[in-house]
Amino acid sequence: MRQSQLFTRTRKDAPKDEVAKNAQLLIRAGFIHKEMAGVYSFLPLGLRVLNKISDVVREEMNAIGGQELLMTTLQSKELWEQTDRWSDSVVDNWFKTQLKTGGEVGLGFTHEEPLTRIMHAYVSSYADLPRLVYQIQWKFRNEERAKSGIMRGREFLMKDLYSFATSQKEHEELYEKVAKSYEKVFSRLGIGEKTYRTFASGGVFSKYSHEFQCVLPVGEDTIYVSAEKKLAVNKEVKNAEVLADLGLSEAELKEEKAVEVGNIFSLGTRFSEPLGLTFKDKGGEDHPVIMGSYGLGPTRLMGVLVEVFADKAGIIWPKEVAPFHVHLLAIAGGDEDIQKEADRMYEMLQENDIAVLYDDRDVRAGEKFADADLIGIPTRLVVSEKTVAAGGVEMSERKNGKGTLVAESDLIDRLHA
RNA sequence: CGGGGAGUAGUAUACCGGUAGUACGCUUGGUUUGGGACCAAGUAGACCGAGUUCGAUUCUCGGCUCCCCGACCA
Repeated sequence: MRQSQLFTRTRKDAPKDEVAKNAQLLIRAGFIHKEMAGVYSFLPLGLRVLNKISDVVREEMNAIGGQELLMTTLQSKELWEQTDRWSDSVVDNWFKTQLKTGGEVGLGFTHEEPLTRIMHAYVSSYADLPRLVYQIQWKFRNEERAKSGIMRGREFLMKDLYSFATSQKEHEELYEKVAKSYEKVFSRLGIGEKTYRTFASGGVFSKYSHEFQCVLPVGEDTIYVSAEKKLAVNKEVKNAEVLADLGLSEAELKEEKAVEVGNIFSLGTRFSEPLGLTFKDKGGEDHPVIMGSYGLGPTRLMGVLVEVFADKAGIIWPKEVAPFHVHLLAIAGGDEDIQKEADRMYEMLQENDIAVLYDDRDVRAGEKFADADLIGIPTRLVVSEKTVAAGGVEMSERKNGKGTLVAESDLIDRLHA
């Protein structure tokens, strides 16, 4: 894409009402626009990143047999009353509104109930199980206090996957499978080493649930980490009994602040029972389905990636999620021949299926470099008087900034390396 | 929800009970051109309502919105 055509623009100052680094940089670079507290629009660059994150998640969910669907945002009151999760005294972060024809609806903050009802229509035998079903959808939570930019919004994108099994053993196999796939997601996003599978409170059907906590100074949660064992415990559940369960000693734990980037829950029959989701075993006897739920938020992940991968000059996107593969800068200084050479390079890259943001604007070099640093595309190519004279193009990484001259004949190979 | 703070141009800010100033941006012209250039001329602004006052962006009250700390976070 030609940057001269991009409707967004970078800015030097962040709005005064944003304090979180992720929101400041994403707004300055033109990735997001704040609509109200905790509610952000995703602009062209931001949407590209969000879609890339979702793609990584989708690939990993599909790889373990997840089947994608898309459920509704609007939720019916009667369904949620069946599981006793409609009342504001039970779930206090509902957004609710009225139908013109009378009656209330809610905006989904999670989707156990509607999916259980959908599965009810299709699951009737042990032969229909196990299943993994997921969606990537906007969630709404009426948080009393939104904060931390896009890391804790009132409207956010979430991948929520649900497992349906015939037995506890089968459930546990699925649970482990999903946990492993989450580790792959975080590793592909470049935060694998900082992200710990963390023991947290379980609820009625299991002693523990697991959170995936990414160590980050601005995190809301406090966890205790064992780096060697690659395990952590949430402060909420840390006590002598829990440490004994996990074979951890106080001495090997380090306190860290962290952000929850994913969580996985055993649900047992919490939803299948009240909603009547059962299967017949081989003997023709009915049993409630054993369920699990698994959440992971692309919008929050985007914020976390900015918090983790940024320097004074701006964002440094991991390759997997960068809005474009390369940022091509034409440093022409008004010289038409150099501009034409850069145009030609842009066409050549596109013909080779390289996603390229081409800074063809008529502005000075300094502004282009500063904007490129801020936007954070990992690989930069520069076409200038120098590079044209030397018969190549200057290539550098956003991470370290060192530029080297690359011959055009080697360029595509180098970019695919 | 408890406590604290703030609403002035697209953005960041200043001053003031009496014509709202600056910087960035944007427009036009000129000079410049490898790390956010320079000159000139333009463009654009007081959250809403009530009260006090001859006069309110400024003071008072109410509302709305935003931010921070805490609580909360299936």
